Amino acid sequence: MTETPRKDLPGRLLRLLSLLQSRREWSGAELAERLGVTDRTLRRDVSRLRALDYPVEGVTGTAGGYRLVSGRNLPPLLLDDDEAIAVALGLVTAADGSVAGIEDSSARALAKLEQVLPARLRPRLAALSDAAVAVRHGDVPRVAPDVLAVIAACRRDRRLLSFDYRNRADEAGARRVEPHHLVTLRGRWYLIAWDTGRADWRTFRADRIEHPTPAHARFEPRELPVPDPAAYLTRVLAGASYRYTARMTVRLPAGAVRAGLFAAIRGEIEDRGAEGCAIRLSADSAHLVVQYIAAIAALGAAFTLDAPPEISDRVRELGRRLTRPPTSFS
Amino acid sequence: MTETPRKDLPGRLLRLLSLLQSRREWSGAELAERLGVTDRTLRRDVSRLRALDYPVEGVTGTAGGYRLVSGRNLPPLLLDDDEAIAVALGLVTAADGSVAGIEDSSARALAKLEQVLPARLRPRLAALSDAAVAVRHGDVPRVAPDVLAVIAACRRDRRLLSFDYRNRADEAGARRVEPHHLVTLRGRWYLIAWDTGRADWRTFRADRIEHPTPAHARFEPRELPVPDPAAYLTRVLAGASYRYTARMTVRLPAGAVRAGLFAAIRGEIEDRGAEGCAIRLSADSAHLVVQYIAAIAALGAAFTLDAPPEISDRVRELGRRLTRPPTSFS
DNA sequence: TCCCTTCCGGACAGGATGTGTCCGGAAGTC
DNA sequence: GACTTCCGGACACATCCTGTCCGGAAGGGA
Repeated sequence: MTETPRKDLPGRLLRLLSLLQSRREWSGAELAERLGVTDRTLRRDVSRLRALDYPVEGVTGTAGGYRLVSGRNLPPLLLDDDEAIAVALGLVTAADGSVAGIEDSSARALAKLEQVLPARLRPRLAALSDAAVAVRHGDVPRVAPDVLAVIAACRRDRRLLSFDYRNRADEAGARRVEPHHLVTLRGRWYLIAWDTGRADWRTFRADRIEHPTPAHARFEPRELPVPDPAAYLTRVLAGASYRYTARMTVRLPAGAVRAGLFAAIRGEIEDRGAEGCAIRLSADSAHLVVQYIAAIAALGAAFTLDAPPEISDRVRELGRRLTRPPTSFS
Repeated sequence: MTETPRKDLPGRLLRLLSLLQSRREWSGAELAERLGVTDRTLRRDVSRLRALDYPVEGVTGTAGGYRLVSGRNLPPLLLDDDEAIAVALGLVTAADGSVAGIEDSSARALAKLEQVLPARLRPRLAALSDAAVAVRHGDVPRVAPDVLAVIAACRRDRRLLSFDYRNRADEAGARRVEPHHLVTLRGRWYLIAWDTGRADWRTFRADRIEHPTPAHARFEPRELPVPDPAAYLTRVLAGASYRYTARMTVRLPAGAVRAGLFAAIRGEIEDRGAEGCAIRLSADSAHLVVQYIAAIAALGAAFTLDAPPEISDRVRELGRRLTRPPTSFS
């Protein structure tokens, strides 16, 4: 009697899943009987489901049994209209290429979430996810999703975080920081953290972080100088001092300068009332600073420039070339 | 080399179902690669699913592939690690201010979604959604979520769509279109549609669309000249002719120009081999075109310019001002 | 407190069955 | 007609699934 006619395991697991969904609570013996297997095999099947992350709860004792705890029969994911739209738009825009290889994951997540949505919302989500597409940033370096996940986990656990960082000069170095926030801006992810080595706040580009590893030591969260991490990041990026720095004053209100330029510049623009505004520009490459200056000057307003010779020489040189370009008028 | 390390079959079948659900059509090779098995095993898996009554359709030939025809009675599929990360990042970045008032909705959706996750992933999602923040685009106009939803619904139902549109010159007009795709690019949403009035393809900024209303009439979807809507949009935006247009040739490879500029310009950059590259610039404001030219010239390479007098006069004027700026050296 | 019921999981033996590597065939597209 | 795709048979091999033991832990009722 030691026949062990092997039944179809995958199908049985699916049947078990559907049984667990269909009723609140089952005893092991019942399930085993329905599936036509021994109780021992049933227990094995249950642990298989658990290994696949299905939350099957077992209660011992005389009133015991199995139940699927967060299946979908209790809460069928009660999103309202706006929330469903947010999910669809969020998962579509997440596939914009800023995080490496996330496109497939978000497509799969969208399809799965659609399943657990109340029937009324399902078509809306489907329509949006069919219709909407994100243009992938071609130029921004991608972040590995794991890097972001590790950083976030570290922050939650208040654990110090070690990683290798390639700075702007492409020099690698080991860092040890207290992660504070992850901020995304125009397709890039930044980590705002307290650098224990420098004893100061630093921002790191997430795509330049390698081998992030949680340390054992813990830390007590500090307060950022500016409470809002997003505001802090924009201020830091604007105010950062790079290799070359220049100052301009322009006879235009600060708002007009911001609105008139074809893209945001790396720099602080400060309103000075009737005089116009003062601008501080900084970049690692002299070419970039000159680009900023040229673009601002192209707005047409009167300006003054205060810059080191490497910059101002290039600006004058650029001026000469623009004055007499090999032009053919059309 | 006849190692046959046996993988986890039930889990693989669930993954296969989730893949089939997430995309319209898959080739056998793709699926096999994702699942980490040979094509033969994939075929076996497909027939296993078919034996379990899942309607997997196979199409032979060079345009062939597998598809799940009507996935209704699917088992409850759980999100895996990458999908949970995608959800968190997607909903965080959705709050970047491009869609009006979506911040609260995505936060609430995130909180509710956490409930249906496998317990193992719940902390990860919570950690990421706590840690991550999006900088809100201050400058881009916001779209009302309803506008996007109505457009998507229209597209799904193949209904004509009427709306009022304010064009670049701020002139309002009624349009009647066949919606084809919604594309997001750097915080803006665009509608690609066939304009029945103009009898041609048009792209519309979603934030300038008002009173979108589905018409009663239906339409048969057309094929976009470029199959990929995202590629089509970037091409249209780059190639669009605005009020002022200028042409430059620069003695630099196209890639060097793109990488050297501090931001993407509105224009087509075409590689010309040894000569460098040809650039076509276009904008509604002469100031903008001059900005582009100045920024490109600031790269330092030799260039020629071909532009209407309004532009070239301004360029020379800019050149003069840059040559003798009221500079004080530091 | 004891007893009973339930879930839990280790050990073991034997064989069914999932796997990769072959292969030829049919269907559809260029 | 050449090519690409899906389809499925045959085979060898080892993996792993199965039923049958078994002892243990947890909970409820007398």
